[in-house]
Amino acid sequence: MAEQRNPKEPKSAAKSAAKNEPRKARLDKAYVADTALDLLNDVGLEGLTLRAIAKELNVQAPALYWHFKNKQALLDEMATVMFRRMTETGAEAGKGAGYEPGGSWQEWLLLGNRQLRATLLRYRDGAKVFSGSRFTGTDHGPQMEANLRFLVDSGFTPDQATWASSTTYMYTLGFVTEEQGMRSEGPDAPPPVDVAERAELLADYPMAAAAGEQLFAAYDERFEEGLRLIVAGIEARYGLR
Amino acid sequence: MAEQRNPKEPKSAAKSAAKNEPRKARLDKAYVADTALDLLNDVGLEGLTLRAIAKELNVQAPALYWHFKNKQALLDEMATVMFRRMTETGAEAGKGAGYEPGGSWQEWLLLGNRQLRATLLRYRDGAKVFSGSRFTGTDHGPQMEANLRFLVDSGFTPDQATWASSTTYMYTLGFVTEEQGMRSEGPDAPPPVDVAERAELLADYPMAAAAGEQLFAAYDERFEEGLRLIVAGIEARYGLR
DNA sequence: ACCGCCTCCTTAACGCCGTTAAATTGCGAT
DNA sequence: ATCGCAATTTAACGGCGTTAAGGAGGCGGT
Repeated sequence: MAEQRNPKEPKSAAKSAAKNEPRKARLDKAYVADTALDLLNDVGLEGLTLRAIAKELNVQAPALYWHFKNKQALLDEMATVMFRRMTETGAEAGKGAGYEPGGSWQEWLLLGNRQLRATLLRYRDGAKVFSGSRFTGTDHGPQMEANLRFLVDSGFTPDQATWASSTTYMYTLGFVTEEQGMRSEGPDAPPPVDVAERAELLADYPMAAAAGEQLFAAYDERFEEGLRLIVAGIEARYGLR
Repeated sequence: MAEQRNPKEPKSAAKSAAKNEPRKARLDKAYVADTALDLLNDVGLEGLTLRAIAKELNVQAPALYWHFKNKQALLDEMATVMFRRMTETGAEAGKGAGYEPGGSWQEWLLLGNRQLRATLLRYRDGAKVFSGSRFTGTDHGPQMEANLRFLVDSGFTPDQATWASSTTYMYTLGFVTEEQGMRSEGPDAPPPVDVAERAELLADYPMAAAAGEQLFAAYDERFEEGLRLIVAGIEARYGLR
């Protein structure tokens, strides 16, 4: 796990503002980002205010400004933690769902992007947080290098490796952004699309109406199909198998 | 163009808050959304406040609540106008960059997604506005129906048509979102990525460093390549030519 | 000619947001 | 014991989306 930071009295109760725990543990970037990510799942991005985060930490809002120059910097750190967690869950457990360069480049791309999606889905509005941030450091360096390295070793030119990675990445990011936008939970958030009602509304456009089933349910299947399309395209266009 | 609304004294001076024009023309949804879209290009999504929009219309902010139940509804209307404009520019001028079902399904998909990207790029944060909104009406019905119809007529099954459209759509949306996030202008917005500086920072990861050129410049080329990859994948996987 | 109604906008205000400045705490080294 | 500085609190500011209440203006019925 990201950071241990406090041997006794771990953050534990992540949910429901820590009322009865007059925590006096000092803050640090990692701990704040971690708590904010937990809170994100409860309240969503639009409920993720500095005051709410601070309350979760038993602290006043301006205290956060000692550790981050502004809210965006905190969001960037959250994205970095997400990224680190993604690569970690890939490497852990020896093999698992993993990322060891055993398989083909096709499997590599499939696994990598499935894992990206799974990571983004672990957090409410995860894709928005992730894609709204920039990596300022070199945290993503190793992973990116390993990715490109593997593809080049499989026969890609460097440009082809970049294109292949970028295309799948953009697709996955776009897909999950839309997916989470449609599935947004919580009060005040718009209700999930009623497929039947939508079909009735679009009665004059029968194919569009019929597509609703695929578009507003069956997210897993549709994501998978799109990913396979792109991988098939890389095979075909770059002449690799 | 979208709506004429006021024969004499058109909105004309879209830029720079309408100081000398004590407009008394009544508002309506289309006019408000139109003005908001113009303003968007000046101030970006985060500067697009109801007060700013109202000022542009020589009106007080709460007046907007007569026409929209909340800000999101206004953003939805803006997205609808963007969408309408996209399909219009495709159809206008007889042929042009057009959308007439003359070519192959490959060209159809390429043209459609290039046009989507071009539309999103016409507005600052266009992709965010677009993908953050939902079409509640049936405005997108005709276009979507035409899309699916054309693909099915080209030999796709309905599911395949949906998958092909969805995949390219998600890719394009993800791509432009990222593109606009990186290129965001205006004061306070983060500076564009300095490719050289980034390469230096990632000196330990040579392939990642080298990819910078492709990733943070050459957007057109990279978008095009990704689109072609997906189209090639559709050909290969669905056995269509 | 008047009245009442409905449409559309204004004025005023509320609570919450991100952020800043200035005081205050409390720990570690001297 | 004291100082110094890192870390936090208190107080406040301007701006945000939004709501409530009221007022202006036109229009139809009588």
